Amino acid sequence: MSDSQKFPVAAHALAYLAHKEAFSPDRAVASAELAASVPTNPVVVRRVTAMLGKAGLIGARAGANGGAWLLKPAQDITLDTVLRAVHGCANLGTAPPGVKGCPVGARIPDAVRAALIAADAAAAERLSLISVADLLADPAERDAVLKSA
Amino acid sequence: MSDSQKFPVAAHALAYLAHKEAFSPDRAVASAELAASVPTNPVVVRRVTAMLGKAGLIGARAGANGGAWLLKPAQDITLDTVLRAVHGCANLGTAPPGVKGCPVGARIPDAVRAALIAADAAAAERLSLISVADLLADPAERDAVLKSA
DNA sequence: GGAACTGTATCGGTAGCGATTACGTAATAG
DNA sequence: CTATTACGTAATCGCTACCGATACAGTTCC
Repeated sequence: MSDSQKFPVAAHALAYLAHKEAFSPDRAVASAELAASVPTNPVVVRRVTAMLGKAGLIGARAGANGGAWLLKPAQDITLDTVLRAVHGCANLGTAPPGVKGCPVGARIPDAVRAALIAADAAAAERLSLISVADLLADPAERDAVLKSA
Repeated sequence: MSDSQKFPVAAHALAYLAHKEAFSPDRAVASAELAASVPTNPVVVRRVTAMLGKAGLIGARAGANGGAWLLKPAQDITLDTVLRAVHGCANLGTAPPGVKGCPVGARIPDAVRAALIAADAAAAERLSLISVADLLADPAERDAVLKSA
């Protein structure tokens, strides 16, 4: 696992869809337009939107006038859902295997692993307080939401 | 930034030092011994312990019978301090630059960036509740500490 | 003086990611 | 019905970052 840009791209794409009020198939936004806004390559966007689609966050349709649209109101999509949709996690490293046989050398890795999981859970919990709609709010209002931890 | 193992190695090393009761220079533990416990290469350990030393968490001495020792009680070293000492962070990606000129395309990246920072802060805050001493406690007691979020 | 150990520089191997190209499928426009 | 648009996926390329290993200078103890 690693330093992936999937989560930032996903968050940006969802916010863009909300800004464009793409709430139904007839208002679908093409991957090329989303890619131009990030900016990145259309294929990178489609890789992400495909995962968001499997998570039930957005719909997508091929063909002319096709593209992606939101399946839920922007304020109902929290960022922890987005993070899980793209299989992201707070990456602080992986606990080492430790030395077999040594009692303490075997217990420390489990404890470190538990700490890493706790940190990841805390990050996800923090993201659950932020919605896609919050990403479009004015900076002042957005910071107010971000600080109400 | 990336998928570094520095933080897990640092946490393991500090826990090992606490277990060995290395609280003064005359009880210093060599990098080779720490490396055998992780397990990893002695140089990898020294790269990490050098950073921990600059952060004031441990002392180190070269020469025969040299090595590293703790400068503070294990229960006074919290894992967020360790994370910062090795320049780690919850790696959820980097906010995209966005498109210049478009007002919304320029504001979304700032909002995404703020969300990433908030998540990182939440992870660090969670780690601040865990000490190196907690890593050595029994699994039952350790989980009790981890759940008292 | 010799042995042990740290801190740092450097090199090779490896893994992961983004960007790009390409292709099959689907859906609309004319 | 055909051309066009657009998604989803696979394959490839170049890049970057990390770990592991070797080497070496400086430091400390016997």
